[in-house]
Amino acid sequence: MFALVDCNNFYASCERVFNPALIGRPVVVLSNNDGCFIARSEEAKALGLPMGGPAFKYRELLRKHRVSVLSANFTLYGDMSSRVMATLGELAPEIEVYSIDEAFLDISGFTSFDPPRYATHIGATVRRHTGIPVSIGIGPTKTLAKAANRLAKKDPRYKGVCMLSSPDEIRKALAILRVGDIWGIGRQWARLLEAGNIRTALDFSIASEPWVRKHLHITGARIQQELNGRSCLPLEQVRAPKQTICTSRSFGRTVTLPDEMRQAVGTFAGACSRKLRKEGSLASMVTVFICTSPFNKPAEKYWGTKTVALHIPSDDTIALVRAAERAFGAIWREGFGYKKAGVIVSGLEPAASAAPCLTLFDTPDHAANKRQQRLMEAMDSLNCRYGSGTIRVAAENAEAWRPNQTMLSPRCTTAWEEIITIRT
DNA sequence: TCTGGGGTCCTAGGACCC
DNA sequence: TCTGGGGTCCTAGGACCC
Repeated sequence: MFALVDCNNFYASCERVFNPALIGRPVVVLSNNDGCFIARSEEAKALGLPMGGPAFKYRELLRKHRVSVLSANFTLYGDMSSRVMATLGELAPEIEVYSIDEAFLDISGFTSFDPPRYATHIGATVRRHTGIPVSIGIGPTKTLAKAANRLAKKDPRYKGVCMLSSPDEIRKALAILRVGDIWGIGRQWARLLEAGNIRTALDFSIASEPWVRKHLHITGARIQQELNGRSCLPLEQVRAPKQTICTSRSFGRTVTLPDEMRQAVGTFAGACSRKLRKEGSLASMVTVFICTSPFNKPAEKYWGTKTVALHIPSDDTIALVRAAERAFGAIWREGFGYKKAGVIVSGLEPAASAAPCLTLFDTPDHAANKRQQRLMEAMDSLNCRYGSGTIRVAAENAEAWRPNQTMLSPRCTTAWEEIITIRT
């Protein structure tokens, strides 16, 4: 049996832990640049504020109902997430951290416990340790645990814990769920299935297997198997190393000057190199993209992208910034108003594989490489101790394009100097 | 006026090898 | 006029997740 523990309205709940005045009131958290809703309290959902809705279109509604509107504080949410996961790790031996606010637990071995009772205990413990409310779904496959979780969230009679185990319980639950509510069935596939008169999760579970295999491929076939109680998706306790790492941002204002764009690209390349070092990986390719707003008129739209290879796989800030600048030079076009840019590093390999990959014409300078590595270590430890951005390369500069964050809450769990700003 | 960021997997097709 | 069989690697595009 699997249990899926999912934090309720996670970002909104994090904000409430440190600002109790938000409890019982509508709260929304905005995406970077204060663009869209990415979390809503129950009260905000009840007002009809949709997930992903652009905030500016709902300004009047937000004002009228005195909704608390907050900029995303990912530092806070990331730290709260690790506290929730640490608590779960103490309560179940096998855990897969699936996302910032969700974890699967393998509870197959818990034969002497009553699963729903133990789940209630897990929920209460997480609440006591972190202040975050959770819902828990239990089922014989991950997909059914997800479905159970959805019911636990939607129907208050479950009191936050729902278990689907007998074939009869499963059938009744699947009859309630719409096909688009199934984990792994997105908008496109839901539309395709509904056109074929497959409307509920139950319809999908008994649909023709060859038809599902043909139109939804192996991915859809697995989902169908899982709904029928045959587990295809194992618990993944060890996260596989990342294959790509991306840093991108929308800008707080339109950027037109090449130097300002170059600084944005340099900053993102620097962020990617830090992520690489944290991951313990080296990149062999660097991709830069720059673009105008997708909502511009067609004549004012531009989307430029360029990938360059590195001579030697690297996690070095200076090497990556140089490569990114080279790519940027190839795609910059004068005369557009840019709204977003990003850097993607790929062709990743473990840094620990030691034997550095040499190119035919390079003479490796081991002493210089060693110095460079120590420079990065020194930068990382200074930024770790005195706060990120304490030391950076000159190409990293956020002055011109810095995203808007007009309603940012304090980083209560990670920055001493921000604790005092808590209001009640 | 204002619309997020970071990932994965799968398939199809093309270029290439012997 | 007719033109094999068995592979790999890479990329683009489309779907999905949070």
